[in-house]
Amino acid sequence: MNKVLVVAGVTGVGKSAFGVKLAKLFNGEIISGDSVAVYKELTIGSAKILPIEMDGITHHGIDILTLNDSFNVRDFQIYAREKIDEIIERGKLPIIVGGTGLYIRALLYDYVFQDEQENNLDCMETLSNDELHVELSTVDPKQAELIHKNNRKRVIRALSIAKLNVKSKTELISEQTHSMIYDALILSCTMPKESLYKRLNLRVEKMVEAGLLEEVKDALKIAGWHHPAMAAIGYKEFKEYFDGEVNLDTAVALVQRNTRRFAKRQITWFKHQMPCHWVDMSSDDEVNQAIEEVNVWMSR
RNA sequence: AGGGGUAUAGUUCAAUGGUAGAACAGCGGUCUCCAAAACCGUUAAUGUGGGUUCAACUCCUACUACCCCUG
Repeated sequence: MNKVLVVAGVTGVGKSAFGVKLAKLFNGEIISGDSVAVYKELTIGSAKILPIEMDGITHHGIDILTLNDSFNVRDFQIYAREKIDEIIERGKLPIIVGGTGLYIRALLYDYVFQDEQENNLDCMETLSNDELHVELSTVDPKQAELIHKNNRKRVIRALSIAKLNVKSKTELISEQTHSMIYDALILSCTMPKESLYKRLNLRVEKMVEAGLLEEVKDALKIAGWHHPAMAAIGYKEFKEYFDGEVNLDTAVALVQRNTRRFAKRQITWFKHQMPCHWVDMSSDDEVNQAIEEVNVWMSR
């Protein structure tokens, strides 16, 4: 199996810089595992790595499209697997750096996505949550049991898989091995909660100073609030501000709160969804220990 | 200083004298193509001391704190 190094974990603890460091030490190239950094126009709010910070290391998956396009897990899976092959071809180590848990999991495991027909399920818009859920329990009872009826998005998704495609979600999943298709070493970067939250709050203030509001305005001209990426933290919170419904301080506080919640969800994800080696980025010892682990894994 | 008002969860508000509830925040969790999305679960309170009553967040009283008015 091909070796893939993964630097995952919480936002704002220094994954990007750590990734560059590891790329230098182990002759690697980086593939971003981030659902927002793919967009050229979203830089400040996405805390995207800057060209200077890349320090000569090749990065993939950053600025690869504009807000005229959209991107999803399946696109990422295809893109990243292709890049992994290319990097290995060059005799280098692929390093995934990012915090979008689902993207990384779908890449490493044998998730299968079907070619889907057009999602012409507008009729679903008119049905209530209960009605949709009942409908799902007739076409895919297992998923109906797993998905809460209020989770309209997922209910509709499971419904459309079952109705528009050959296989239902349950069938698709049951055919998978649920094991990784790469020899992956997954480092999950974190930090004690108190210092993490302090860092995140500060980072948001710096984003605003760096011109986040201008970035949101410019992005809006291209995308509008309906674009999925505009629902990202650091963007969506300014809608009410621009509409004059809240003041700037409130909007900024909301970004900070949502960032903290996001960090918590990331920790939960990596704790339960993938076998990770946790690295406290505020501890030099742990960082060095992680590098040593990579060393051992590389020579295995 | 005098007069009036208020005091319930971290916050904003509920509760005929009869099981103290909600929203938001917080905390925990779910996750197979919008995932920085979407969703689920949950901790937590009657300012203090007396009194009336079978029973007090609720009525009486003193104190404390805050707000308003007068000087």
